[in-house]
Amino acid sequence: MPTISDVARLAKVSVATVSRFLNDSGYVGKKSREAIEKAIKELDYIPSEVARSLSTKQSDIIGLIIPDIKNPFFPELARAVEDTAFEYGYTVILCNSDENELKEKHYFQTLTNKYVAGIILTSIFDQGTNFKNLKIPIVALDRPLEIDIPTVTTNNIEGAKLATQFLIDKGATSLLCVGGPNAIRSSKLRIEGFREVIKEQTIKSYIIESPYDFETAETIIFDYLKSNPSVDGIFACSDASAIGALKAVHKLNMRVPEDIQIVGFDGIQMGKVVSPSLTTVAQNIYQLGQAAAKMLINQIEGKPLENTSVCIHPKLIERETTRKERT
Amino acid sequence: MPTISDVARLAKVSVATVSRFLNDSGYVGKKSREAIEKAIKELDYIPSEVARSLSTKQSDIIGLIIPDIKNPFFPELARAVEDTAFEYGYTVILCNSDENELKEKHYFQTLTNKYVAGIILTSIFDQGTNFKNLKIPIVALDRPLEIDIPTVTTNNIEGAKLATQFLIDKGATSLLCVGGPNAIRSSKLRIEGFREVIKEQTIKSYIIESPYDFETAETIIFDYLKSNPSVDGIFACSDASAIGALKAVHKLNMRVPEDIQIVGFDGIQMGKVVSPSLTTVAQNIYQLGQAAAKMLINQIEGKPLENTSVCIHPKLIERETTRKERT
DNA sequence: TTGAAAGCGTTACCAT
DNA sequence: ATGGTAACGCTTTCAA
Repeated sequence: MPTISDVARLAKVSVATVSRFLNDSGYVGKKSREAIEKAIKELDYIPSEVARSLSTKQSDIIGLIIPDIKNPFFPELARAVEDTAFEYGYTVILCNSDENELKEKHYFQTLTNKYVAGIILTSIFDQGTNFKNLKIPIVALDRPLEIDIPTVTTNNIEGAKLATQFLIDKGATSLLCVGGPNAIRSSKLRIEGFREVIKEQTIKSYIIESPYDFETAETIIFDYLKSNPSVDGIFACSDASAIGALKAVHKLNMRVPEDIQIVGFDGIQMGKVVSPSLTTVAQNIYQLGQAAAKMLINQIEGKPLENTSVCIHPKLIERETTRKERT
Repeated sequence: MPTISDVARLAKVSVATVSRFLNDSGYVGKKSREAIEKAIKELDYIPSEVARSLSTKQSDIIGLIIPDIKNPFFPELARAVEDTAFEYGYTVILCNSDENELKEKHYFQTLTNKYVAGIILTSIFDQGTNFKNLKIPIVALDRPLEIDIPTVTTNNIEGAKLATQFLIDKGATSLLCVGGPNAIRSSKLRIEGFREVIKEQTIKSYIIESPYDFETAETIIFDYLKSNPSVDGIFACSDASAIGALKAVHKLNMRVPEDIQIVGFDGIQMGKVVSPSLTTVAQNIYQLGQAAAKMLINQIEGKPLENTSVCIHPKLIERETTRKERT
């Protein structure tokens, strides 16, 4: 690996000049410029990011910590973040915390230690106290934290209300809400939305908890439905669990949407491909990722934040797991 | 951010001693040890990985470059890699190349510049000439390269043969093979396997190409099937396209497996959850990831490689998209 | 327009 | 057992 001094030597200039050339900072004469260009080409020189980081304490890398790479929502979100970060000249590095507090902390450490420019975090924690008083820009994505850092989320309560009301409008009379892991704030908010709609109604309702994982959700919902066959409407707090629900219902030989209707939450691509296709409360995934990336980059570049918090409206997409006509 | 000299000063020892303490290298007396421990706690000191890397040119970070984070196969694979890397004390950083040669190169650069310990690469390139003469350990995963670097793959030809033969055994007489993007070597091999079985038979067969993406695959297969309704068996070179195929077939009001049978490739979790559940050639995803991680770590740690190349047998999993009885 | 040299936070060698 | 210090590869200030 050639270093900057190799280049300097070959070009017969000083390292300072090469550095100036590299960073477009300060003067460098025409002759030097050419000599340096030639030397760089000849040596196949690439500046060491590590040395650079050590010197500047900066980098153009953004860390994105996601809680579960297997839940298709997060890959889609990651893509959105990546795409917009890329536009602005940043590179994003992904870390999968596996819904595990320790791992999350570990990755957070690792990233800050590597001088990433900033971190986008879809955290599993309520409080996020780990992220107090850090000198590095950070934004919370999708899952609101309770501390005061810039945040981009979907309006979870609104979305849950949309879903619940829709099921009721379509004639469901006995509702099951499948929440996510209890620790996740967005899941709590979705359940809260469900509750708010329910309490104004006189219909039966149940709430259970399940990880956002196809198979586990399927099992849990299967078991539940088996002993509570009267349920005729399911609001799942993620599309992943909704798809699990779909499978569970199939296995029980019930028909969707005739016997039981299902509404998911997230709006992942998969929901369109499943049969019957999934009615869901879609988050604007692209907009979420984009907003988070922009917000972080603004912080990194010292630009003022217009809003410290963005809350995006979800949208109900009617597909085939709910009935067409009112009842 | 406190530095090692802050610690040294507070503990009234030299930086050298602190460094020795930190790395468990060389002597450090009991008193010093205690003083250092105290100082570290007091200052909340965390060593800078960047400075460390600059000095040692090492790190305990493994870079994993995957081609498409939206294809569930790769998240599952990534998890396997992560889990085993973690066991050995390494942290993995993910980069999504988006099936894009430029991005892949870019990430490769970025990672090596950051002094990662090694790179696992599920590349889109045939030749992989970009990765010649590099001083950093590397292993190719899932997608064999044509250059000579350690590789972990599934036996793609064998798997394709398994699938094709199975369809024929189950009575399919007019087969469609849905290949992946042409540039991907594993896809070529799967198509080759398909061809090999077909040429010994006297049945009709077609081959088309589609990205490994649910929706695009669905569209392409839908269009194809519409103008070629005689097809009664599909071998899709990935589960993602198989699931797309399933949807396409549903839309055409054909029944699976009665009118048309489908076999996928990969063995993603999603295949179980879809209805009807997907018959597929399962790769042993966990074993793949584990083998790749171990191989890389062995290289990193200078241990001899037992084999420079691992090829894992796939296994046909019979589920509901193929018929139960022979015809 | 250019170069010398200090500094970034560690490690590792060499003395002591 | 401990400390001084060069070295890692780069940026940046200051002088020239």
